[in-house]
Amino acid sequence: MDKPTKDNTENKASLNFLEQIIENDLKTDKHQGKVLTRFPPEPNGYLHIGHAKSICLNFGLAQKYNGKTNLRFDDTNPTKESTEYVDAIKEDVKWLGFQWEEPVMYASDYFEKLYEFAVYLIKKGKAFVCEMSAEEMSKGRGTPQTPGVLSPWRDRSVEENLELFEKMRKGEFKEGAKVLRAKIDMTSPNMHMRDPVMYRIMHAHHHRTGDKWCIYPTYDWAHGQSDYIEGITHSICTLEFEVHRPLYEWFLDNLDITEDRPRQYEFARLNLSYTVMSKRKLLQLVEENHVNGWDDPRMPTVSGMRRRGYTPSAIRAFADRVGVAKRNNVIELSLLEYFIREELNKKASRVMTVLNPVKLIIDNYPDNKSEQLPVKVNPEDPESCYKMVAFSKELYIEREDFMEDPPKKYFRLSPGKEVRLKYAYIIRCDSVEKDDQGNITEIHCTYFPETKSGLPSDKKVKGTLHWVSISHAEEVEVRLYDRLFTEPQPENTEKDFKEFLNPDSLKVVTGYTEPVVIGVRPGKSFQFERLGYFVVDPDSTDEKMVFNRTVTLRDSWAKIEKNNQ
RNA sequence: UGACCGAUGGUGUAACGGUAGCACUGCAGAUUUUGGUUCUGCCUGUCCAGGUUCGAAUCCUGGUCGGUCAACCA
Repeated sequence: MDKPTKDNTENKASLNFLEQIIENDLKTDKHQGKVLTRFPPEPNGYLHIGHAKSICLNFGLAQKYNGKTNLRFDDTNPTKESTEYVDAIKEDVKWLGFQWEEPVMYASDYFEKLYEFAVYLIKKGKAFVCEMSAEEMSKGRGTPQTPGVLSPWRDRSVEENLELFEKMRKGEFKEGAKVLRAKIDMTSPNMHMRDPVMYRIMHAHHHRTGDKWCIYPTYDWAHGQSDYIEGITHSICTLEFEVHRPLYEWFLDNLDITEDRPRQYEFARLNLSYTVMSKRKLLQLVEENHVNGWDDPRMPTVSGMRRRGYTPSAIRAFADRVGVAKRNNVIELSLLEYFIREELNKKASRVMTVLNPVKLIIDNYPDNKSEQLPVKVNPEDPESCYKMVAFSKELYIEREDFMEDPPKKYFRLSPGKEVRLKYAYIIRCDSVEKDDQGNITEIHCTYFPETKSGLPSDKKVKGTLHWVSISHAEEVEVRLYDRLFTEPQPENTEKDFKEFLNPDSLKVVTGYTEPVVIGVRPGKSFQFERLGYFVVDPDSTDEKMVFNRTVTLRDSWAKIEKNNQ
């Protein structure tokens, strides 16, 4: 942790483009040394790993340059937003480990101010009330290649506009009857400059302002002005807003804001392989029950990843490594997995759990005997304490750890071969018993007492297996999660992304494990030895513990097997 | 077909006119009572064509490819 890395000693040389901008602004004293960023979610869905990148970026930049970050809900569309999402978003940001400037901000806090700003523009002749229908307006706007046409209402007098706008606010018009538009340039090659809508009439109940308003500002109108009101210095958003920037600037210009102007910067959003990132598609997965809710451990949502067993620090390290740039990217899932393995390898207690059991009987071990073997809770942790693991004559091992007719390089158990039972003894397989279908029901072995763990012994074996003592084992439910899609980029093919849903993304099995895990609180992570990292799920009850597989261990044997095929 | 943005190994990201580096992945080996971890080594890259320059990933021109933009969504 403390050892200086190249990055730390030479960080000057590896600033991302936003850090360069900020350092330059600091040098030129552009904002009097101030850095104020903001994270501006719309409360209409849950946060996902892409948002996490943005959160780490905005809060991280502020931390690095002694600044602050606002959490601002962009709540300008009452029909889509709710407090359920507000609460979930706050929880996720906090969980990720970030502290916003109190109080939490809302664009809806600025509705009155925004209204005044709009009046200012109307008075300047820079905005007008338009009565075209949505369709007419859409047609009239033209296309990126062809210019739009002027609204017939564009040249109303200032007085008339003022009066109409006030009546809009008072609720004298039906929804959709009128809008307030900025008067810019219908021939601009930038569609966003073709007299964009600033206010629309919506007779809708807002989750915070209730029924006070029936006109609501659009994103473009609300966002930049909210930035200005809060004193945001660097307004960081994703690439698709690049074409909005001229409009962002136009509003500030025409409001005659010359001091303390915020500036918008755009970066490339995060994409992750084997998943989808659009809110719409994630919502679809939830609504069509392809997953069990927003916090399903297969979802790339922050709440899903939390339930999956990902930790805030692993997500932060990931966001940091992924970098910030302006080019489109797809990050390999293996990078995310790398960071959670790295963290859990150091922190997770080890426990032996058998997920696909086959009975192993040690014929020369006394019938009623059992031993308590001392085992280090985490060999990677020098401070780690010891626990006791029960050993007896009848055990479970994994079916995959035994083969009657093994291929070369198979280090596990097979007839006549010897392996070590981890923390216990070396055993030799003598015979197997099968049922009518030829399935192995029992594996009979001999153990060598002099090879007990900790005793000096010359006997060497290639393989070490995990196991549980049947009479001491506890049954738990284990949910084996895998990637949600079978396709690296499910959104980038001609087919519907749902065709690539992985049918094996969840398998539920019964596991046999050590009693030490029973009663542990949800959210606690373990390494099931030789299998992977697992976390206690909130579905756990006194009767049955539930574990989610966060990620498997790296498995070089699986690779060898695969390559042999 | 218009405007804007972008292009460095398989993936992501540095190098700011002077030795193309880092991480992940992959491969090979060492260590190992987890086929884990750790350690060592290796493979693979500047979209193309011109130009400027002693010198170009970097600057200029043209092309190619990719992305974004035509909600009263954000």
